[in-house]
Amino acid sequence: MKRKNKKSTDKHRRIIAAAVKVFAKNGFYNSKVSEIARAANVADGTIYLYFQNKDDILITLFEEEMQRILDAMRAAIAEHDDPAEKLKAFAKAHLSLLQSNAELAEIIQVELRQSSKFMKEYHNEKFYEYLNLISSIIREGQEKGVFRKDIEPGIAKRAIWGALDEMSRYWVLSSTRKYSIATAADEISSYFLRGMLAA
Amino acid sequence: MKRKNKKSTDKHRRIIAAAVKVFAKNGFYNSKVSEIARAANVADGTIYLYFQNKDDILITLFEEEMQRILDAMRAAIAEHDDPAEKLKAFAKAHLSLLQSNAELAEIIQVELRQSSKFMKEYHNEKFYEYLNLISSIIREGQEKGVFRKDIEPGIAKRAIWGALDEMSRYWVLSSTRKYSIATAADEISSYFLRGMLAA
DNA sequence: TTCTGGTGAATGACGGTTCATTCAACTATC
DNA sequence: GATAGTTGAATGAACCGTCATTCACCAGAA
Repeated sequence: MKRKNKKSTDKHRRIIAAAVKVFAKNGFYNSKVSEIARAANVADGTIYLYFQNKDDILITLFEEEMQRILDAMRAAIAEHDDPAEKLKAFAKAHLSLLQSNAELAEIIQVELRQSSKFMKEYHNEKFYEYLNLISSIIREGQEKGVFRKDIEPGIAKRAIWGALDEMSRYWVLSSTRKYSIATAADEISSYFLRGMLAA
Repeated sequence: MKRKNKKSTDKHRRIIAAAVKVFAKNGFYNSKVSEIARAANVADGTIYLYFQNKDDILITLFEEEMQRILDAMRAAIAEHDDPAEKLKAFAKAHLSLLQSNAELAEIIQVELRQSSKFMKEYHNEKFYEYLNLISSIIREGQEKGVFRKDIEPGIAKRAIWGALDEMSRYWVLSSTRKYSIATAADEISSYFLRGMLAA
């Protein structure tokens, strides 16, 4: 027996996909639910069969898409043993993942900030998991004696994330790309690695 | 004869100050013009004597406040000769400026992102000037032989800005501060400096 | 016939903006 | 100095367009 509610799942997916597009184009507050509906080929009301309200669309979108990114990232890291290599892989994967999900990247860039302010009740777990991927690489490196012990992982994770995030912002927003993804990833990871490697 | 029309200038200032508070608390889209008016002790309509519309309040706010930050930053850098010291000073000044202007920091954090998307016509000059302070320090360091020649200032400036920006975001949003401003500034500038110093 | 998922026009709240009106400060006239 | 006339900054109630959300209705499946 095939799942008959597959139809449902399909609409759910279509709505999310449409929302990614629309939110990326206009931002959350300038996006109309009716526009999402149109983009998803669905009636306005149908959206409310799958989501509680406009906010819920955004939150679900985060939840689901971040999970995908998170999985991909974990896989990319797992290919290496050396913490330094892991960090390089992280940088490269981060930038190329966001490059191939440019619309999602825009949303993360902009709305992630908002979400921590306006949706105070919504603690973006997935984002913290992502951030903590970095600090666990650093800790591992410290244990293995590869990274300096005096690095504060809690600070370094934010610095690294911030650097990468800013770089991808530049990518997303600017039309003229002076540097390739690979170049940028290498540069950035080399700053940090040289700064963190044990003497 | 005292300027009686000084009142006007005063209102402009009061409205901007109120807007900083209100936008920081609610974000741009969740802020009501009437709330700004109330906070500024001014009638709703008065705001439209000084600003074209709600957007204009935000843009003017950026323009004026960023100029202040920019001036302060230039002064902080000018105290040093050594590019490495300049970079440290930049990091420290950045974090402490934003710490003492927490509300402004929140707005920059969140709305700066938006502004580059929704106010496409508005090219945030001041922000680029700020960013370019970093790259000129780096170039100067390269010329003086202090920094590695193979550093790409265009990438490095974004990485450094991103790292600092993320750090200040953490400050602004989190209630529990595990690290002091000074610690964070030192850590971050040390990563980059070690990564950039000529061998 | 009943039940389900789907529809999209209708609704109503919300909030940015307007504008008719007020009034304090200033000027001209006596 | 007192009075009348003028100005324009300031006011805030009301207007009006814009959506998020609802719900009466529909079509197809069982």
